[in-house]
Amino acid sequence: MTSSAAVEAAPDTTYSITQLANEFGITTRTIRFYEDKGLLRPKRQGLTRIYSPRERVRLKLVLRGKRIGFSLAEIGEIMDMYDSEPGESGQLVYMLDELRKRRTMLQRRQRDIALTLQELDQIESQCRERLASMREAGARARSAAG
Amino acid sequence: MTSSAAVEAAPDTTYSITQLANEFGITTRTIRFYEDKGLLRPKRQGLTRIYSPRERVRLKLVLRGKRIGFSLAEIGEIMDMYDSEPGESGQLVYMLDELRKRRTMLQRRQRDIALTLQELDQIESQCRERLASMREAGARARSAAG
DNA sequence: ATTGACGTTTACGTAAACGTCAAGTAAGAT
DNA sequence: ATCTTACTTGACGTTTACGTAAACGTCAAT
Repeated sequence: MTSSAAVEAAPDTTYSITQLANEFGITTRTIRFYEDKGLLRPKRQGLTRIYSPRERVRLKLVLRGKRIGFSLAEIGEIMDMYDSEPGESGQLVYMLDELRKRRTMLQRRQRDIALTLQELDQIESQCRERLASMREAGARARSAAG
Repeated sequence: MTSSAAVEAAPDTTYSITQLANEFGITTRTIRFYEDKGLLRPKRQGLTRIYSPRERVRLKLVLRGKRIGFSLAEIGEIMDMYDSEPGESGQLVYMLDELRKRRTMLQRRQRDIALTLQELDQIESQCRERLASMREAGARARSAAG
């Protein structure tokens, strides 16, 4: 048991490209594409790509960002923020503003999703009503025939 | 004051394509594109498109669906569910299953967003720490010079 | 020695969601 | 009558995010 919340792999664990592809249900082509876009920087043994736990985490972040609806470019920017060097004060202020924007956007999406979930509930209850009344009608027909 | 929650326009209100485009911050091209994809069906006066409050609501739903990350095709399917005719029982059962899938997906996205918001908070507090320590250092320098 | 699994690069293909002209219509103002 | 403004229909262009195919290297097992 370590002090970290999630199960962390030993820092010297490595993964092949197909291992990661299988684990996350994507293709190796996709992983190479992300590297091309600067989202991943695996080490190499000769030509072969070697992925560390850190790269694996980055890949996970990319996939989560995608599900949320960020573009790969945006995901890159956010990850860059995370491990950027301190930099000058102006840069930090700019980052804070960017963060505020993202947060606002995400909060709006939370609302959007909540609304949509409500509507799905509505549609579902309508479905169930219809089904119930159809079954009721069927039962009446059977009992009349019996 | 009507009995409905949101402010509803009189049912005979109409909108032009540019009105809607301006209201929602999109282009007329986009609106026509959605029509092309079967998401909207405005009436016509000659060639000119006339949008009812109902079409406006559909457009709103499309844009919300997009923010959530649905494809236009998915959005179409969902809206079709909403105003589909009762249909046969098998169709209803299929719909219920589809609804379950969407719900699961949306709940996952809620979690994704929550996680991302937490991480943005982390990045932000790091930013603020750095800024604070930079200002402190600046203050020391000024007081030494004074 | 060959087969198969896994890896590589390069390059062209594609679907989605529009953007961007081009060329024309239709209605009202000057 | 023509000018402006808003609207129309094509049709081709663009970006994003990969898919797909070709052509090749590497290593273990048969």
